[in-house]
Amino acid sequence: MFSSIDPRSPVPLYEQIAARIRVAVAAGEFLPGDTLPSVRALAQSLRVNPATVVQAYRDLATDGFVETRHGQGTFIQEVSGSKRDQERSLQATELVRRLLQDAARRGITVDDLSRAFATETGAQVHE
Amino acid sequence: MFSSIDPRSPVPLYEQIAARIRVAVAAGEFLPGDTLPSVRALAQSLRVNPATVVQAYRDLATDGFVETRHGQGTFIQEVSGSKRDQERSLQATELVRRLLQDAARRGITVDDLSRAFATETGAQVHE
DNA sequence: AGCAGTGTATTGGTAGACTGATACACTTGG
DNA sequence: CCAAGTGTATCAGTCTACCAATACACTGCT
Repeated sequence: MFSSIDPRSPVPLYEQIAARIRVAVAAGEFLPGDTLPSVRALAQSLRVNPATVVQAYRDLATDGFVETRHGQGTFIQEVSGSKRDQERSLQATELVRRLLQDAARRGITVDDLSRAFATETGAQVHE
Repeated sequence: MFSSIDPRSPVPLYEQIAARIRVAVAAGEFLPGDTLPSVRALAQSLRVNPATVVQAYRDLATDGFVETRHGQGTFIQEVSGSKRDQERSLQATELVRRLLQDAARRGITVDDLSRAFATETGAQVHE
């Protein structure tokens, strides 16, 4: 199930793991209340250090995606769809702010970004 | 003129320098053919290592913003407005692609990004 | 209490980005 | 030709993110 981890990718292992779990939850492979594989089990399965899995789980917990209970395990969190939407929206805003800062530093205008965004996503943007 | 360099900023010094020059050119403080301060002169003026200025100049040269001639100096490049626009557009696309990848990794949808982009920039986005 | 399962905390090693120091190579003017 | 200006190349130090290794702490079951 978690076979798609690439140690040579520039993407950190813990991010790959967290992303994989997010997708699995979205796909309904996990339901609220389900327990994720234990830190050690998943680490062994992925041939990765337990601490790396811990970091992935911690990120998910920070997002409220998952709840960890010391000594018990890590559980898929029950959250309302609206709250999850709100969380994603917040993160999206953060990402976009970073984009705007990066762009400004390089002398790229908002218009340039709008056009690029439109072509890359297929969406239409206008003032 | 280049007093706005902050060593404690998380933004690398060479990026700050390059950005400052881009702005200066855009503001018309430099005209095509003008020579930039020498690597050593600017380095001393900013209390920074010459190699740091070199990196800034190299980045600008890679963008075609500037041309460096060994033994002579670094010159503002004469480029047509359209070519410069095209270059900015390319960089914008690259930034947006990175944004989309980052977002995908975190389970953030294009819609989330569109909305965030719209609110952050004031632009209107719709399908 | 003890054991086997779970997550947690601390520490160290590795790799890459950033910056500085130094020596090198090219060009121009006298 | 040479001196003084210019950019260039290479190496070393520092810092940070990432990952691994190890020891620790909590929970539930018997």
